[in-house]
Amino acid sequence: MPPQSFSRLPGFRDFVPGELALRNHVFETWRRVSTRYGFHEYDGPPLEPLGLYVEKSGEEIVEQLYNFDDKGGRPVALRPEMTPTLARILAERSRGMPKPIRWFSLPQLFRYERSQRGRLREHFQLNVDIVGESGVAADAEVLAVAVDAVRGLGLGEDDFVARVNDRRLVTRVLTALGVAADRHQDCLAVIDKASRAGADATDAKLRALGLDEVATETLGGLIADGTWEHMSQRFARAPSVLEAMRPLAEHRAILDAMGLGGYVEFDFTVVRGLAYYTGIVFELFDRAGELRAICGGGRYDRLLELVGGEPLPAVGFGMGDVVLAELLRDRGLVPPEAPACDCWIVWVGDGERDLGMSLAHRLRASGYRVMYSLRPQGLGKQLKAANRAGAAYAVIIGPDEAASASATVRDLNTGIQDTRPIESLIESGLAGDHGIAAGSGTSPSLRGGRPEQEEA
RNA sequence: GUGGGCGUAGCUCAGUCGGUUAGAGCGCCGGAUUGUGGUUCCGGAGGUCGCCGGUUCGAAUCCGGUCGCCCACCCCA
Repeated sequence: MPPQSFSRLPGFRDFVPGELALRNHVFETWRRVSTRYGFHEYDGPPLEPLGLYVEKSGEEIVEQLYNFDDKGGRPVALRPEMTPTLARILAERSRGMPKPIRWFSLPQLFRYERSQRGRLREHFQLNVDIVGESGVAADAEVLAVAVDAVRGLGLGEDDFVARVNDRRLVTRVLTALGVAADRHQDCLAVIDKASRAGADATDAKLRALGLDEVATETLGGLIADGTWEHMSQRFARAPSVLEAMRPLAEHRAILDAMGLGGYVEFDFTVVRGLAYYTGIVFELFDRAGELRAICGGGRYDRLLELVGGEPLPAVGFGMGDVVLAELLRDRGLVPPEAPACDCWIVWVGDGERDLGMSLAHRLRASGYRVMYSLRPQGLGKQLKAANRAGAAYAVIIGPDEAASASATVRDLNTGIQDTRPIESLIESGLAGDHGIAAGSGTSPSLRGGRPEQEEA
């Protein structure tokens, strides 16, 4: 035992190769999908002025932040979300940029709170935003990215769903029910928590906010059955509410046209906790309802103005890696770990070692991932190691091969082997002209890559 | 920050009423095998029973504290 042992900080993760492979798999999918929609990747500092968050969310958020004073006495915080950073960056430089701005980022985010399933003190998040476009097509576009980012990992309609709502619609409903405007924010908070709090507690909270019997009952009904049909029927004679349903209808029509309608459901209880949302909001959930939200986002048309930028409408989302990884594990969608080796060099005696080193280096130079035993071992041992490393080929050099400047290439999947001149190995590759374990024509460096899971 | 559950080998776990030297499977290392891998067989290493304290002749086991993990709350980015 060392005199002192250091453990991980609570809520933080180590990424050993197997786990980093999953993280990279998720990142690669996120990047592939985001760039497919024409988004540009950006990043910002992981440390920001504390005020950037306090300004927008109030003093109580400090309790949830990793914050401290730096050596210059500046109050700072590890970023808990990316949107304020994006707003800050764009406030400085959006004026000269062509609109709409399509940016995405994969920041590591931090919060100081007790960790639980799907919620750590550190996580990575895909952030995708469109800034400078107020039309509902931008809302649909962003949601499509979110859906495809999850689909790209192999999850389908049976696995997850996007629940969509519109804050303006909820506001209209509240107004139609006679709820005073200064109570709207509080009502949103109650609706947000309704599914966890239960019907009775929710009713009690609404009454406590001064809502009358009809308003409480109506909201309770919408919370219990927050479907589009229910809304339409209940407010059939309230033109202001019907009008407020139009953007969502168009939003839905666009996603239907994309073929993503099966992933989208209206849900009156999705309002999002953050104060800065102003329009359509959404969350992605696993269908089984076992996990917390995979993703959340919506429209925030005032935020850039609030941090001193030009007044630009914006819509975006954040999708965390933790819940998503849980879901992938549950559904058996974690790709098997790819071998790190294409070819294992085997030599029989000390006399062939230098030839082996030379060949190893030349094969590496041409893009193969090459390994060999770092200490003298018997032939059987070396092949065992080659097999364990997942190598596709073993290249064997013994006195016979050395004498003729050749090597024996053994296909470790089939056991077929063939002795060929070393120069020919370098020139035409290990598969050679014989089609041993016939490659698909990809370059050696791509061999052994993880199987892609392409959506249809 | 609050409440509850759980901490035994790298992993998953067993361990009787408090009783001798704490076990299994998997994994790891070595050997069977000095020109041919995967299977098999044999052997080995690895534990302060999370940590600290208490009760006891004796603690993995009982009690208290503490740390960590999990679950719920709070909060939700």
